[in-house]
Amino acid sequence: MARPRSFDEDRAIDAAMRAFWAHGYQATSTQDLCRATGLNPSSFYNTFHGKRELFLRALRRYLEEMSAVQAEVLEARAPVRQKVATVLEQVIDDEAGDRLGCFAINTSLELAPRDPEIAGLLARDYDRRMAVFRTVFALARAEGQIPADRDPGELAHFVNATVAGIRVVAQSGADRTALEAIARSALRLF
Amino acid sequence: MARPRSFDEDRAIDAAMRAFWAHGYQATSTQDLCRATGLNPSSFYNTFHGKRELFLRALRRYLEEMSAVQAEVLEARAPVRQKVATVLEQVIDDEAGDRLGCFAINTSLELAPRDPEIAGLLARDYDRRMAVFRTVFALARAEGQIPADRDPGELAHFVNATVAGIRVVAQSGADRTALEAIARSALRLF
DNA sequence: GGAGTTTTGAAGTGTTTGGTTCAAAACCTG
DNA sequence: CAGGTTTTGAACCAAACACTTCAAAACTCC
Repeated sequence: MARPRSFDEDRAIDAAMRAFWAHGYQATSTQDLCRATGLNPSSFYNTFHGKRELFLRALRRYLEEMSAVQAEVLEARAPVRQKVATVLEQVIDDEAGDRLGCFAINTSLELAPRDPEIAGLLARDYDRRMAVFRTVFALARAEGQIPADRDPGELAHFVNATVAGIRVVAQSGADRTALEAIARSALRLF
Repeated sequence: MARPRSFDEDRAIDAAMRAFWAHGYQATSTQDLCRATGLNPSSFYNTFHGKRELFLRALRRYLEEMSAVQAEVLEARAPVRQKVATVLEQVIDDEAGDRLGCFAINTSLELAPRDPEIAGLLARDYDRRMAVFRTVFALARAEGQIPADRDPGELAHFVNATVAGIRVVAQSGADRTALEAIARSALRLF
Protein backbone atom coordinates (compact mmCIF):
# COMPACT_ATOMS: atom_id res chain seq x y z
CA MET A 1 0.00 0.00 0.00
CA ALA A 2 2.41 2.60 1.17
CA ARG A 3 5.72 3.41 2.76
CA PRO A 4 6.30 1.50 5.99
CA ARG A 5 7.50 3.11 9.19
CA SER A 6 11.21 3.20 9.84
CA PHE A 7 10.77 2.93 13.61
CA ASP A 8 9.14 0.61 16.13
CA GLU A 9 6.16 2.20 17.83
CA ASP A 10 6.55 0.10 20.99
CA ARG A 11 10.20 0.95 21.22
CA ALA A 12 9.35 4.64 20.90
CA ILE A 13 6.80 4.40 23.71
CA ASP A 14 9.40 2.76 25.91
CA ALA A 15 11.89 5.52 25.21
CA ALA A 16 9.26 8.15 25.93
CA MET A 17 8.32 6.36 29.15
CA ARG A 18 11.90 6.53 30.36
CA ALA A 19 12.09 10.23 29.52
CA PHE A 20 8.83 11.08 31.29
CA TRP A 21 9.80 8.84 34.18
CA ALA A 22 13.14 10.52 34.69
CA HIS A 23 12.10 14.14 34.26
CA GLY A 24 8.35 14.32 34.72
CA TYR A 25 5.74 15.53 32.29
CA GLN A 26 6.40 19.23 32.25
CA ALA A 27 10.17 19.04 32.21
CA THR A 28 10.11 16.76 29.18
CA SER A 29 9.77 18.86 26.07
CA THR A 30 8.64 17.57 22.72
CA GLN A 31 12.18 18.10 21.56
CA ASP A 32 13.42 15.83 24.34
CA LEU A 33 10.89 13.25 23.25
CA CYS A 34 11.96 13.48 19.64
CA ARG A 35 15.57 13.02 20.69
CA ALA A 36 14.71 10.09 22.99
CA THR A 37 12.57 8.31 20.43
CA GLY A 38 14.64 9.21 17.42
CA LEU A 39 11.58 10.55 15.62
CA ASN A 40 11.28 13.95 14.05
CA PRO A 41 8.38 16.20 15.02
CA SER A 42 6.17 15.33 12.11
CA SER A 43 6.46 11.57 12.59
CA PHE A 44 5.97 12.20 16.26
CA TYR A 45 2.67 14.00 15.80
CA ASN A 46 1.61 11.68 13.06
CA THR A 47 1.75 8.63 15.26
CA PHE A 48 1.17 9.93 18.79
CA HIS A 49 -0.95 13.04 18.27
CA GLY A 50 0.88 15.16 20.81
CA LYS A 51 2.79 15.06 24.04
CA ARG A 52 -0.13 14.30 26.31
CA GLU A 53 -1.38 11.33 24.29
CA LEU A 54 2.05 9.79 24.27
CA PHE A 55 2.33 10.36 28.00
CA LEU A 56 -0.95 8.53 28.58
CA ARG A 57 0.21 5.55 26.53
CA ALA A 58 3.52 5.47 28.40
CA LEU A 59 1.78 5.68 31.76
CA ARG A 60 -0.69 2.94 30.90
CA ARG A 61 2.16 0.68 29.85
CA TYR A 62 4.06 1.38 33.05
CA LEU A 63 1.06 0.63 35.24
CA GLU A 64 0.38 -2.64 33.46
CA GLU A 65 3.98 -3.79 33.68
CA MET A 66 4.29 -2.91 37.35
CA SER A 67 1.01 -4.50 38.32
CA ALA A 68 2.05 -7.65 36.51
CA VAL A 69 5.38 -7.87 38.33
CA GLN A 70 3.78 -7.33 41.71
CA ALA A 71 0.94 -9.75 41.06
CA GLU A 72 3.42 -12.41 39.98
CA VAL A 73 5.22 -12.24 43.32
CA LEU A 74 2.05 -12.11 45.37
CA GLU A 75 0.26 -14.94 43.63
CA ALA A 76 3.19 -17.35 43.93
CA ARG A 77 2.95 -20.30 46.28
CA ALA A 78 4.88 -19.16 49.35
CA PRO A 79 4.28 -17.87 52.88
CA VAL A 80 2.64 -14.42 52.86
CA ARG A 81 5.30 -12.93 55.03
CA GLN A 82 7.93 -13.94 52.54
CA LYS A 83 5.91 -12.67 49.61
CA VAL A 84 5.45 -9.28 51.23
CA ALA A 85 9.14 -9.25 52.09
CA THR A 86 9.97 -9.91 48.45
CA VAL A 87 7.76 -7.07 47.26
CA LEU A 88 9.43 -4.66 49.68
CA GLU A 89 12.88 -5.96 48.75
CA GLN A 90 12.19 -5.36 45.09
CA VAL A 91 11.15 -1.80 45.83
CA ILE A 92 14.29 -1.19 47.87
CA ASP A 93 16.54 -2.63 45.17
CA ASP A 94 14.75 -0.43 42.71
CA GLU A 95 15.21 2.75 44.70
CA ALA A 96 18.74 2.02 45.83
CA GLY A 97 19.64 1.30 42.22
CA ASP A 98 18.85 3.77 39.47
CA ARG A 99 17.15 6.23 41.84
CA LEU A 100 14.52 6.97 39.23
CA GLY A 101 11.71 6.49 41.69
CA CYS A 102 8.24 5.39 40.65
CA PHE A 103 6.62 6.78 37.53
CA ALA A 104 3.14 6.25 38.99
CA ILE A 105 3.88 8.12 42.20
CA ASN A 106 5.61 10.93 40.34
CA THR A 107 2.57 11.28 38.14
CA SER A 108 0.16 11.11 41.08
CA LEU A 109 1.80 14.15 42.57
CA GLU A 110 2.60 16.07 39.43
CA LEU A 111 -0.54 15.65 37.38
CA ALA A 112 -3.38 13.90 39.20
CA PRO A 113 -4.49 16.98 41.17
CA ARG A 114 -5.32 18.89 38.01
CA ASP A 115 -5.98 16.20 35.42
CA PRO A 116 -9.10 14.12 36.09
CA GLU A 117 -8.38 11.58 33.35
CA ILE A 118 -4.95 10.79 34.76
CA ALA A 119 -6.32 10.82 38.29
CA GLY A 120 -8.90 8.26 37.20
CA LEU A 121 -6.27 6.09 35.57
CA LEU A 122 -4.21 6.08 38.75
CA ALA A 123 -7.20 5.51 40.99
CA ARG A 124 -8.22 2.47 38.95
CA ASP A 125 -4.68 1.13 39.13
CA TYR A 126 -4.67 1.67 42.88
CA ASP A 127 -7.88 -0.31 43.23
CA ARG A 128 -6.55 -3.09 41.06
CA ARG A 129 -3.38 -3.46 43.12
CA MET A 130 -5.43 -3.25 46.28
CA ALA A 131 -7.66 -6.10 45.12
CA VAL A 132 -4.65 -8.38 44.58
CA PHE A 133 -3.28 -7.61 48.03
CA ARG A 134 -6.66 -8.14 49.66
CA THR A 135 -7.40 -11.53 48.15
CA VAL A 136 -3.89 -12.78 48.89
CA PHE A 137 -4.12 -11.65 52.51
CA ALA A 138 -7.63 -13.01 52.93
CA LEU A 139 -6.47 -16.41 51.72
CA ALA A 140 -3.44 -16.30 54.00
CA ARG A 141 -5.61 -15.46 56.98
CA ALA A 142 -7.93 -18.34 56.18
CA GLU A 143 -4.89 -20.59 56.20
CA GLY A 144 -3.82 -19.23 59.57
CA GLN A 145 -0.71 -17.46 58.26
CA ILE A 146 -2.08 -14.14 59.52
CA PRO A 147 -3.73 -13.60 62.92
CA ALA A 148 -7.53 -13.65 62.69
CA ASP A 149 -7.83 -10.16 64.15
CA ARG A 150 -6.13 -8.59 61.13
CA ASP A 151 -8.34 -7.20 58.38
CA PRO A 152 -7.09 -8.13 54.87
CA GLY A 153 -8.24 -4.81 53.43
CA GLU A 154 -6.49 -2.89 56.14
CA LEU A 155 -3.28 -4.80 55.58
CA ALA A 156 -3.60 -4.24 51.85
CA HIS A 157 -3.77 -0.47 52.29
CA PHE A 158 -0.93 -0.64 54.76
CA VAL A 159 1.48 -2.58 52.57
CA ASN A 160 0.70 -0.38 49.61
CA ALA A 161 1.36 2.73 51.69
CA THR A 162 4.61 1.23 52.93
CA VAL A 163 5.74 0.72 49.36
CA ALA A 164 4.88 4.32 48.56
CA GLY A 165 6.56 5.52 51.74
CA ILE A 166 9.80 3.71 50.98
CA ARG A 167 9.87 5.14 47.47
CA VAL A 168 9.29 8.68 48.66
CA VAL A 169 11.76 8.76 51.52
CA ALA A 170 14.34 7.24 49.18
CA GLN A 171 13.95 10.35 47.04
CA SER A 172 14.25 12.54 50.12
CA GLY A 173 17.73 11.23 50.78
CA ALA A 174 17.22 8.11 52.90
CA ASP A 175 19.91 5.49 52.38
CA ARG A 176 19.49 1.76 51.93
CA THR A 177 19.76 0.88 55.62
CA ALA A 178 16.94 3.31 56.35
CA LEU A 179 14.77 1.71 53.69
CA GLU A 180 15.52 -1.74 55.07
CA ALA A 181 14.61 -0.56 58.55
CA ILE A 182 11.22 0.54 57.24
CA ALA A 183 10.61 -2.80 55.57
CA ARG A 184 11.69 -4.69 58.70
CA SER A 185 9.26 -2.71 60.84
CA ALA A 186 6.38 -3.19 58.43
CA LEU A 187 7.02 -6.92 58.29
CA ARG A 188 6.38 -7.19 62.02
CA LEU A 189 2.69 -7.17 61.19
CA PHE A 190 3.05 -10.46 59.32
CA MET B 1 15.84 57.70 52.98
CA ALA B 2 13.65 56.39 50.21
CA ARG B 3 10.27 55.18 49.18
CA PRO B 4 9.01 52.30 51.38
CA ARG B 5 7.56 49.07 50.02
CA SER B 6 3.86 48.87 49.50
CA PHE B 7 3.75 45.14 50.26
CA ASP B 8 4.78 42.78 53.03
CA GLU B 9 7.66 40.52 52.03
CA ASP B 10 6.61 37.72 54.39
CA ARG B 11 3.07 37.83 53.11
CA ALA B 12 4.38 37.58 49.55
CA ILE B 13 6.46 34.53 50.42
CA ASP B 14 3.41 32.90 51.94
CA ALA B 15 1.38 33.54 48.81
CA ALA B 16 4.18 32.19 46.64
CA MET B 17 4.45 29.12 48.88
CA ARG B 18 0.78 28.33 48.38
CA ALA B 19 1.14 28.73 44.62
CA PHE B 20 4.20 26.48 44.40
CA TRP B 21 2.59 24.04 46.79
CA ALA B 22 -0.57 23.73 44.75
CA HIS B 23 0.94 23.56 41.26
CA GLY B 24 4.61 22.64 41.65
CA TYR B 25 7.65 24.56 40.53
CA GLN B 26 7.46 24.22 36.80
CA ALA B 27 3.72 24.72 36.49
CA THR B 28 3.90 27.97 38.42
CA SER B 29 4.90 30.75 36.04
CA THR B 30 6.34 34.08 37.10
CA GLN B 31 3.06 35.57 35.99
CA ASP B 32 1.21 33.28 38.38
CA LEU B 33 3.54 34.37 41.14
CA CYS B 34 2.99 38.03 40.38
CA ARG B 35 -0.75 37.49 40.48
CA ALA B 36 -0.57 35.48 43.72
CA THR B 37 1.68 37.95 45.49
CA GLY B 38 0.17 41.08 43.99
CA LEU B 39 3.58 42.29 42.85
CA ASN B 40 4.46 43.40 39.39
CA PRO B 41 7.44 41.81 37.65
CA SER B 42 9.89 44.53 38.48
CA SER B 43 9.12 44.53 42.20
CA PHE B 44 9.21 40.76 42.03
CA TYR B 45 12.73 40.63 40.62
CA ASN B 46 13.86 43.51 42.76
CA THR B 47 13.09 41.72 45.99
CA PHE B 48 13.32 38.02 45.16
CA HIS B 49 15.86 37.87 42.33
CA GLY B 50 13.97 35.32 40.30
CA LYS B 51 11.65 32.37 40.49
CA ARG B 52 14.12 29.90 41.90
CA GLU B 53 15.27 32.11 44.75
CA LEU B 54 11.70 32.73 45.80
CA PHE B 55 10.99 29.03 45.63
CA LEU B 56 13.90 28.28 47.93
CA ARG B 57 12.68 30.81 50.48
CA ALA B 58 9.16 29.40 50.31
CA LEU B 59 10.43 25.84 50.70
CA ARG B 60 12.64 26.74 53.66
CA ARG B 61 9.72 28.40 55.37
CA TYR B 62 7.48 25.40 54.79
CA LEU B 63 10.04 22.97 56.17
CA GLU B 64 10.56 25.05 59.28
CA GLU B 65 6.85 25.43 59.95
CA MET B 66 6.14 21.73 59.45
CA SER B 67 9.05 20.57 61.57
CA ALA B 68 7.88 22.88 64.34
CA VAL B 69 4.32 21.55 64.29
CA GLN B 70 5.49 17.94 64.35
CA ALA B 71 8.08 18.54 67.05
CA GLU B 72 5.48 20.23 69.21
CA VAL B 73 3.26 17.17 69.14
CA LEU B 74 6.10 14.72 69.70
CA GLU B 75 7.74 16.57 72.55
CA ALA B 76 4.54 16.94 74.53
CA ARG B 77 4.08 14.98 77.74
CA ALA B 78 1.90 12.05 76.68
CA PRO B 79 2.18 8.32 75.88
CA VAL B 80 4.21 7.70 72.70
CA ARG B 81 1.49 5.71 71.12
CA GLN B 82 -0.87 8.62 71.48
CA LYS B 83 1.66 11.08 70.16
CA VAL B 84 2.31 9.01 67.07
CA ALA B 85 -1.44 8.60 66.64
CA THR B 86 -1.84 12.38 66.78
CA VAL B 87 0.86 12.91 64.15
CA LEU B 88 -0.83 10.43 61.82
CA GLU B 89 -4.26 11.93 62.53
CA GLN B 90 -3.00 15.37 61.62
CA VAL B 91 -1.65 14.07 58.33
CA ILE B 92 -4.93 12.37 57.54
CA ASP B 93 -6.95 15.48 58.36
CA ASP B 94 -4.59 17.42 56.16
CA GLU B 95 -4.93 15.10 53.19
CA ALA B 96 -8.64 14.51 53.55
CA GLY B 97 -9.11 18.28 53.75
CA ASP B 98 -7.68 20.57 51.12
CA ARG B 99 -6.00 17.73 49.21
CA LEU B 100 -2.97 19.88 48.54
CA GLY B 101 -0.59 17.17 49.66
CA CYS B 102 2.80 17.92 51.11
CA PHE B 103 5.00 20.61 49.61
CA ALA B 104 8.17 18.83 50.76
CA ILE B 105 7.22 15.51 49.16
CA ASN B 106 6.11 17.20 45.97
CA THR B 107 9.45 18.95 45.80
CA SER B 108 11.38 15.78 46.60
CA LEU B 109 9.93 14.14 43.55
CA GLU B 110 9.81 17.09 41.19
CA LEU B 111 13.14 18.77 41.82
CA ALA B 112 15.46 16.85 44.15
CA PRO B 113 16.66 14.38 41.48
CA ARG B 114 18.15 17.15 39.37
CA ASP B 115 18.83 19.96 41.81
CA PRO B 116 21.55 19.18 44.37
CA GLU B 117 20.91 22.28 46.46
CA ILE B 118 17.25 21.43 46.92
CA ALA B 119 18.11 17.78 47.48
CA GLY B 120 20.48 18.84 50.25
CA LEU B 121 17.86 21.06 51.83
CA LEU B 122 15.39 18.18 51.90
CA ALA B 123 17.94 15.67 53.12
CA ARG B 124 18.87 17.93 56.03
CA ASP B 125 15.20 18.36 56.87
CA TYR B 126 14.74 14.61 56.75
CA ASP B 127 17.61 14.12 59.20
CA ARG B 128 16.26 16.77 61.52
CA ARG B 129 12.81 15.20 61.65
CA MET B 130 14.42 11.80 62.09
CA ALA B 131 16.41 13.02 65.07
CA VAL B 132 13.26 14.21 66.82
CA PHE B 133 11.53 10.88 66.27
CA ARG B 134 14.56 8.93 67.44
CA THR B 135 15.08 10.75 70.71
CA VAL B 136 11.39 10.61 71.53
CA PHE B 137 11.26 6.88 70.84
CA ALA B 138 14.48 6.21 72.72
CA LEU B 139 13.09 7.97 75.76
CA ALA B 140 9.81 6.09 75.50
CA ARG B 141 11.63 2.78 75.29
CA ALA B 142 13.68 3.63 78.35
CA GLU B 143 10.40 4.28 80.15
CA GLY B 144 9.08 0.92 79.04
CA GLN B 145 6.41 2.35 76.74
CA ILE B 146 7.96 0.54 73.81
CA PRO B 147 9.19 -3.08 73.85
CA ALA B 148 12.95 -3.31 74.40
CA ASP B 149 13.48 -5.24 71.14
CA ARG B 150 12.41 -2.24 69.04
CA ASP B 151 15.13 0.01 67.68
CA PRO B 152 14.27 3.74 68.05
CA GLY B 153 16.00 4.62 64.79
CA GLU B 154 14.15 1.92 62.94
CA LEU B 155 10.84 3.09 64.32
CA ALA B 156 11.72 6.66 63.41
CA HIS B 157 12.29 5.73 59.77
CA PHE B 158 9.14 3.65 59.82
CA VAL B 159 6.84 6.36 61.17
CA ASN B 160 8.29 8.89 58.78
CA ALA B 161 7.73 6.54 55.86
CA THR B 162 4.18 5.90 57.02
CA VAL B 163 3.49 9.62 56.98
CA ALA B 164 4.90 9.85 53.46
CA GLY B 165 2.94 6.77 52.40
CA ILE B 166 -0.35 8.15 53.66
CA ARG B 167 0.24 11.43 51.87
CA VAL B 168 1.07 9.74 48.59
CA VAL B 169 -1.75 7.21 48.47
CA ALA B 170 -4.14 10.02 49.37
CA GLN B 171 -3.09 11.68 46.12
CA SER B 172 -3.56 8.40 44.26
CA GLY B 173 -7.21 8.35 45.15
CA ALA B 174 -7.39 6.59 48.52
CA ASP B 175 -10.28 7.77 50.69
CA ARG B 176 -10.24 8.63 54.37
CA THR B 177 -11.14 5.15 55.58
CA ALA B 178 -8.17 3.76 53.66
CA LEU B 179 -5.85 6.32 55.26
CA GLU B 180 -7.20 5.49 58.70
CA ALA B 181 -6.64 1.80 58.03
CA ILE B 182 -3.00 2.53 57.27
CA ALA B 183 -2.58 4.53 60.46
CA ARG B 184 -4.29 1.82 62.50
CA SER B 185 -1.96 -0.83 61.13
CA ALA B 186 1.14 1.25 61.74
CA LEU B 187 0.09 1.94 65.31
CA ARG B 188 0.16 -1.77 66.06
CA LEU B 189 3.90 -1.41 66.46
CA PHE B 190 3.43 0.89 69.45
C1' DG C 1 10.31 72.16 49.71
C1' DG C 2 14.10 70.22 47.22
C1' DA C 3 17.72 66.53 46.99
C1' DG C 4 18.45 61.84 46.89
C1' DT C 5 16.94 57.13 46.82
C1' DT C 6 13.91 53.38 46.02
C1' DT C 7 9.74 51.34 44.27
C1' DT C 8 6.64 50.90 40.72
C1' DG C 9 4.12 50.09 36.17
C1' DA C 10 4.21 49.37 31.41
C1' DA C 11 6.42 47.92 27.72
C1' DG C 12 9.68 44.96 25.74
C1' DT C 13 13.85 41.29 25.66
C1' DG C 14 15.36 36.88 23.46
C1' DT C 15 14.37 32.02 24.06
C1' DT C 16 11.75 27.96 24.36
C1' DT C 17 7.41 25.90 24.27
C1' DG C 18 3.97 22.50 21.94
C1' DG C 19 2.41 22.01 17.56
C1' DT C 20 1.91 22.60 12.11
C1' DT C 21 2.85 22.77 7.13
C1' DC C 22 4.26 20.89 2.84
C1' DA C 23 6.86 19.19 -0.69
C1' DA C 24 9.96 15.50 -1.51
C1' DA C 25 11.32 10.84 -0.69
C1' DA C 26 10.23 5.90 0.20
C1' DC C 27 7.69 2.19 -0.18
C1' DC C 28 3.93 -1.52 -1.54
C1' DT C 29 0.72 -3.23 -4.85
C1' DG C 30 -0.72 -4.11 -9.38
C1' DC D 1 7.76 0.35 -13.60
C1' DA D 2 3.87 3.30 -12.58
C1' DG D 3 0.05 4.68 -9.37
C1' DG D 4 -1.34 5.61 -4.93
C1' DT D 5 -0.33 6.27 -0.21
C1' DT D 6 2.31 7.21 3.71
C1' DT D 7 6.39 8.77 6.08
C1' DT D 8 9.79 12.01 6.58
C1' DG D 9 12.74 16.29 7.21
C1' DA D 10 13.23 21.06 7.44
C1' DA D 11 11.36 25.18 7.99
C1' DC D 12 7.93 27.59 10.29
C1' DC D 13 4.19 29.35 13.85
C1' DA D 14 2.01 31.82 17.57
C1' DA D 15 2.03 31.73 22.46
C1' DA D 16 4.22 31.49 26.80
C1' DC D 17 8.38 31.53 29.21
C1' DA D 18 11.74 33.90 32.68
C1' DC D 19 13.51 38.08 32.93
C1' DT D 20 14.93 43.27 31.95
C1' DT D 21 14.65 48.09 31.05
C1' DC D 22 13.53 52.74 32.19
C1' DA D 23 11.34 56.71 33.24
C1' DA D 24 7.95 58.36 36.34
C1' DA D 25 6.02 58.24 40.88
C1' DA D 26 6.48 58.02 46.01
C1' DC D 27 8.66 58.50 49.85
C1' DT D 28 12.27 60.18 53.71
C1' DC D 29 15.50 63.20 55.31
C1' DC D 30 17.67 67.57 55.65
